Amino acid sequence: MSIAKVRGTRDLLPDDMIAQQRVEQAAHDVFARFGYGEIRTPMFERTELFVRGIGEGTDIVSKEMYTFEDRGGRSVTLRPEGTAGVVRACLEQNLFKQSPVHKLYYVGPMFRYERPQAGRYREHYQAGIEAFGVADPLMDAEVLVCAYEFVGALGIKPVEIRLNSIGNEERPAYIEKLKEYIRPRLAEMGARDQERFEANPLRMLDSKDAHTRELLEDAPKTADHLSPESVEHFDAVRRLLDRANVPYVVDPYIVRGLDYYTRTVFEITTAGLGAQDTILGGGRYDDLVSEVGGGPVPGIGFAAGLDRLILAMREQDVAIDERPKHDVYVVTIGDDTRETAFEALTALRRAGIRAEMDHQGRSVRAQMKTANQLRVPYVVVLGEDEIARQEATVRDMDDQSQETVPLAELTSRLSARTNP
RNA sequence: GUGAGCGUAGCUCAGUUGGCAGAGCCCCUGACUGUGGAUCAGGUGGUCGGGGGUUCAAAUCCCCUCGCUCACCCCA
Repeated sequence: MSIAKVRGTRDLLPDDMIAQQRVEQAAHDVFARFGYGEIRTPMFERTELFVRGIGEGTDIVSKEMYTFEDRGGRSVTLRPEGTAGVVRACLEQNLFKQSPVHKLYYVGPMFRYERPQAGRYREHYQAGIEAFGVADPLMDAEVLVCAYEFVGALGIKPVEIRLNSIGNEERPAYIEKLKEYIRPRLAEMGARDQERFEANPLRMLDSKDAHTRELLEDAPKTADHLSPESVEHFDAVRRLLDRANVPYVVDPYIVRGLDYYTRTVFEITTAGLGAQDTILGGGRYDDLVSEVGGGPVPGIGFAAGLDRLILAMREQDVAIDERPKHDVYVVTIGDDTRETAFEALTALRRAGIRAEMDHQGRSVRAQMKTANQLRVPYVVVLGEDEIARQEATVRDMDDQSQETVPLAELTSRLSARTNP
């Protein structure tokens, strides 16, 4: 082994890219259908953007950022998530001055410095949408429906939307109530949850510690401590989801790990992925734009992990493109035939036919074997006999029939067959 | 950052108390002067993750190190 790839990164080979492209295509199709336009922002930004946008106290910022100093001494960070960069771009390009309403989506790699594990990599791919400028619950519902349709388009079936509201201005008061409830029980909890009590008590609600969960079963729920406005907002989102026929469950323990969320938060989980069963997550972030220096522009969005979507598709045996890579394989017999074959091959390709030939001068048998493995429907045989008569033999690999066609007509005859 | 498991051919893996480094798949050639899926024969391919130690002898035992995997934390 010479030089190995960096830990937590992967090479996606052509076979891997079939599934990858399928998911990316679904993202482009579904998001465009919902009225979103693609945006591409840099893969790294000034570190400050993420610190201010995501929140200093979050795990992402405090221990999971891939941060470097560039040659000019500036601290830059490989983007750990998509939203902060999109917000920065909107502000820098003055998009909100034209109109606060913008619907954008992105597909691309994200980076987090953490130990790799099934469905979790230091470089991973996400697709997500962001809707700015609309505080109305209609937009929450639209984003949720879009998420549901996206996952559905991939054929992932046991899907559960878990929905919650964590409020906004009323949240500090709620957190105080939660801490009051927890404080007398704190001694019984594990060291990890005790640490979280100070750092981020909300996150104790989705602790994986069974005993902690038991202790918190009767803890005050976010949903019971919302302002009347937040309650109405949440109710409206649910009514709209019902109208759209999108199933969901209200899960009071969904709190999300990023500081910028307000009111609506949600996750989509699926079965069979072990510890990494969250395939999509998102929420409303009405204060984020002002946090990073913009005006009071509300927003809501989600991000889905492509790697986990693909894991889920594989786990559930979703069929992923059985189409052969080639339409025609050109077999040559004799060294003197290869240049003529190359000419024919080029003509086929120019006519839009996905054609291939052997490049190594292998035996006829080996060439036929390759054609068979490639599952090409047609083989064109060019031997000395054919070329002497200015003809080609076209073999149908399914029924083993062969016919002779004039070389000049080869392309048109095969076009008719391969593009019906 | 913490814990556990695992590193042998391109891939999946055997390798017994330390004693010639193997199989299957893949690939190439042939049996079949110009025709695939089956069968058979032959062939290519290895710093046994790396370094050090013990030993006449190490893939095997000991130490160190690197990497991978899974889990914890957290998250997509």
